[in-house]
Amino acid sequence: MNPVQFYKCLADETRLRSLMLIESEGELCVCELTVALDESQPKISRHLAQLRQCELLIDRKQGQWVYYRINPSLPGWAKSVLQQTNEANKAFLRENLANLSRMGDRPNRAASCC
Amino acid sequence: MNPVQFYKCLADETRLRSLMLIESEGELCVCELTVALDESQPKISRHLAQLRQCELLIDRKQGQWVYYRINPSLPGWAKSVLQQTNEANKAFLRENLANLSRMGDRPNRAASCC
DNA sequence: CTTGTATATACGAAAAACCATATATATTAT
DNA sequence: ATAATATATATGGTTTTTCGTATATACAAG
Repeated sequence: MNPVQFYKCLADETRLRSLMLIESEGELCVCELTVALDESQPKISRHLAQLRQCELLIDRKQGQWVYYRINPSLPGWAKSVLQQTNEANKAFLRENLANLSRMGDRPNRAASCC
Repeated sequence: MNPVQFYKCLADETRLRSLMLIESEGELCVCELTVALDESQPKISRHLAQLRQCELLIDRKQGQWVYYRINPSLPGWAKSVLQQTNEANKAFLRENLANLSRMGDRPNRAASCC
C-alpha cells in the first residue's frame, strides 16, 4: 500500500465521507450512501469503485444490494489512520448520519440475510 | 483543520515525502529538501508554501536559509497520522535519506545560530 | 557595490481529477 | 414477460492540480 496512493483516496470529499460513514456503520450499501451524502448514484458508485480498486474497501453482494466495508486486510497503519480520523472528527459526519437515520426503507440486512 | 483539506496536502508525492522527511529530521531547509528529493527548487518551494498555508508546517528564517518543521499546534489526530505514516513506511524515504546524508555543505544550524 | 546563493512567486501550458448524463446489467416484484 | 429498483460503467466536457520556466527578493561575501 503506497502511502501517496492511500492519501489520494482520502483527498476527496465524497470518498472521505463515504469511508468515514462506512467506518462508523461497519457496512453500507450504495443507496444508503447516496442518501447520507445527498449525491447522485453514479457519483457514489464511481468513487466506491475507486476505493475498491485501491483495496481500501471490499464489497459483498446480497440480493440487489452491494454492501461495502473497510478491507480487513489493510495494513495496520492505514486502518489506524482511518479510525483516528473518524474518532477525532465526529462533527464532520453529523449531517450525513442524520440523513441516514432519517432514511426510510433501509435495506434490512438481517431479514434478507441467509 | 478540515480533514479533506488535510489529506489533500498529503496526496502528492513531493509534499508527502517532504513532510515525512521533516518529520524524521525535525527540521529541514529548502535546499536540503531539493537534494533529498532531487527536484527543482521552485517545485519544492511551491509545495512547502502550500503546506505552510494549510498550517501543516511552520517556517523559521535563519540567515539565508528558511527551515521548515511540523506545526506543533496541529490537532493531535493529525500529528498522530503523520507520525504513524512515518513509522510504518520507513522504506518509502530510504533513497531520500540517502541523498540527504550524501549531501556535502549542509547548512550548519549550530554554528550559524546565535 | 557587485556577485553568488537561497528562497519565493508569477504565468501559461500540460496533466489529472472530477462531474453530469446516458446507458447497461442484474435482481426483484407484478 | 414486464416493470421497477439497485448498481456499474462509458463518454465528453469542465475544473483543479501540477509543472517548467522566468523572474523577483533577501541575504552574504568579497
